[in-house]
Amino acid sequence: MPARNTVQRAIIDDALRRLANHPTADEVYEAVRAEHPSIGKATVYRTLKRLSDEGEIGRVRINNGADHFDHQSFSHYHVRCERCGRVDDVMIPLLGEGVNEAAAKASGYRILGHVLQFDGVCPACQTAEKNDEASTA
Amino acid sequence: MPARNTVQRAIIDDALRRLANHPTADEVYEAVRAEHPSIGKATVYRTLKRLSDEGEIGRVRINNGADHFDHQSFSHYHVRCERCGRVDDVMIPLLGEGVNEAAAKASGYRILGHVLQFDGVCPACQTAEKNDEASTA
DNA sequence: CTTTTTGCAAACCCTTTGCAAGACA
DNA sequence: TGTCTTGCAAAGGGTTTGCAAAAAG
Repeated sequence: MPARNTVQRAIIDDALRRLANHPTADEVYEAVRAEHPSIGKATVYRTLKRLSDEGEIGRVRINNGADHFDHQSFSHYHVRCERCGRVDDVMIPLLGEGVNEAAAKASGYRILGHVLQFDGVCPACQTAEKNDEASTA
Repeated sequence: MPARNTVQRAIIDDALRRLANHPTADEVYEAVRAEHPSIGKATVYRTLKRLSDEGEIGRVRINNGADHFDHQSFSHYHVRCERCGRVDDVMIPLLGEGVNEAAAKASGYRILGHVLQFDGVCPACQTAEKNDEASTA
């Protein structure tokens, strides 16, 4: 079952790589649709799912709200802005197997992996907050 | 706007504390409904939301699937079983402010917190897997 | 008496799925 | 040809919301 090289797959993969930062499936869909109006939303969702299942791209699952996709497939952490919802990379060293082993010992589970995700306020929204305060005060 | 002490609130809070391990809102609803059939599902969802917003209880947001609630409100980590979906505590030392500061430096965000969550296979499902293998082989 | 909370149903968001038609290998 | 993929629309899971009635303070 090797994946077929369909036109749509190439377009979607391409759009993801062209889009700046961790778009949602819907954002990819909108971008794709701008140039290829006939592509369906389900195709975008399915293709992004396949690409991430194959390890071609990354999927950042967001607590509340839509998943974001990452054209970089290697393992790294992410932050999400509480104000605007944008997602960015956090390039800090990975925690490594040590935490997984500690978690296994503490829980009795066989640990397969972990997710570390940060919540915060992005630079742009920090600026916006300052302006809000200034105009409110 | 202090929360009002409604009968329902007490019942729901109580049900959560009585239920063994990190139930979902729906599981709380089913438990509550068994004894108080007139309580609506929306009330359970709203009340759990209020309780967790107030810090009375914890909310474990699960990537894919329903959130789980935790009668313990202090900060700690969780594992989720990939096979059966159950959620358990992982009592290992918290990562502390160090990672948050590193993430802030690496991303430019003001970091408000992080979520560390493990994926694995719970003890019961490990046993089940062994039985599967034995009967398949 | 004022304001929050309830119960119900409908709405909501994001994602997946059934199906027939079309594209790939 | 045989099978995977597409496009559409509809369904799905989980949670929230609008509303009038009931309850709390």
